[in-house]
Amino acid sequence: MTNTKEHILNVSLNLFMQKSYKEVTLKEIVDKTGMSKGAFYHYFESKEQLFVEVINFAFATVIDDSYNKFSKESLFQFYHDYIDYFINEEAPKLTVNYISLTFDALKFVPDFQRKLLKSQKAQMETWKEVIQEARDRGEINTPMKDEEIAKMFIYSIDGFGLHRVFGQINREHMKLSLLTLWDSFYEELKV
Amino acid sequence: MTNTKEHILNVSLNLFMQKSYKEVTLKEIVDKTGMSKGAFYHYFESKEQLFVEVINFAFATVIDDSYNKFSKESLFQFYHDYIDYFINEEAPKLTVNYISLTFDALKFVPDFQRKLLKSQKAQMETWKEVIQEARDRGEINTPMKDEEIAKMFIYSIDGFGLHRVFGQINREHMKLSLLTLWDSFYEELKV
DNA sequence: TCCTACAAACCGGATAGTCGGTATGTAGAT
DNA sequence: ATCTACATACCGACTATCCGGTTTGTAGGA
Repeated sequence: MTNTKEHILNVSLNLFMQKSYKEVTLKEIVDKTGMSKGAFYHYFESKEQLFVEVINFAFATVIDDSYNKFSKESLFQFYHDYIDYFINEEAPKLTVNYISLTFDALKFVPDFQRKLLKSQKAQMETWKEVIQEARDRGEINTPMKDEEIAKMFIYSIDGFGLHRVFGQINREHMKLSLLTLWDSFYEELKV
Repeated sequence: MTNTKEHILNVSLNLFMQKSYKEVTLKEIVDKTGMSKGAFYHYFESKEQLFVEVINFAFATVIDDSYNKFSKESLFQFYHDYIDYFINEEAPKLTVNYISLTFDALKFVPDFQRKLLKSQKAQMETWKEVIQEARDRGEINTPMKDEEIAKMFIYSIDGFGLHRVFGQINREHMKLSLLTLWDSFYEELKV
């Protein structure tokens, strides 16, 4: 890929993360890249196509199964790894603008919803796997079904993220808060 | 307030719930209200001021403490009431567009964030109250602290709502899924 | 001498907002 | 009762600006 094209993609991503698709204008893109419209339309056929490429560019790594790399030694270790990952990688992106970007992607980018659902499914499977092993191993002992436990973890972190978007909480406080929550839920599961 | 002004507010709210602030045009508002631009600018000084008024108009009732009306007889009854309310009143609004509306409101409407945080705090207090009473009454018996239990309920339903936005799930399935989840969590708390 | 990589001028349509004007109502003086 | 003076409600043509997109031009490397 040309350097210039990647440059345009990077600048545009930044802009799309600050404003909605509609709010970002071609003029802004052109100005901030230091290029001309001619250059832009040399690399992209339309603003919409640019957006699709930006999204695929940006979500290429996000949507994959990074949580598959977490330790599966124990449920305890797994959710601790998850929190570290969430605080360091995911949380900084969790802003009003980033969620808006996701919504714009749902509107404009074909196949985006399918990819999102697929990644959600994969995430669920990973949790269920870890939970089942934890149960077999005797790490936890609870009447809750594997899927319900997985849902509590997944939904609660998503809800947590959403809440975090509204009030601004610093990173250390976030981590502690999340850790306390899941630790206490984990203790409950052990009983 | 004039009838006409209220009419404009209603029509605009509908439009802002379908599209973002930027996507809604004055022409649309004027056309759908059956009025002229002159009339519009007679009642509002700008599109932005209209938006602020629409938001205050719309969220005046939404942000209040409707969950205070749920039965506090038992935690069991409370969360069942909550689900009924959520499925019938909140869930239909939980769409990409409605969440986008909330984000636009955060951008444009002064004091909106404060109101939102206040309502979240009130919600948390209500849950904690119900949970504490349930514990005192012996309805539940768990090492989890009241606040952690409340957080699990609140975050999980918000996360649930967010997930629901992405994949389209029908109302009956939603209700069942949520009921199953919370019932199993509740059983866990009783142990 | 072409082709690539860009620049710059330009286009039609849409946008939010303005403005001069009108029709209707109404309070107070006569 | 009616006339005057003014307010309110509304209309729609108009404007300046900005939008995404197109066309034309050109410097420089192969």
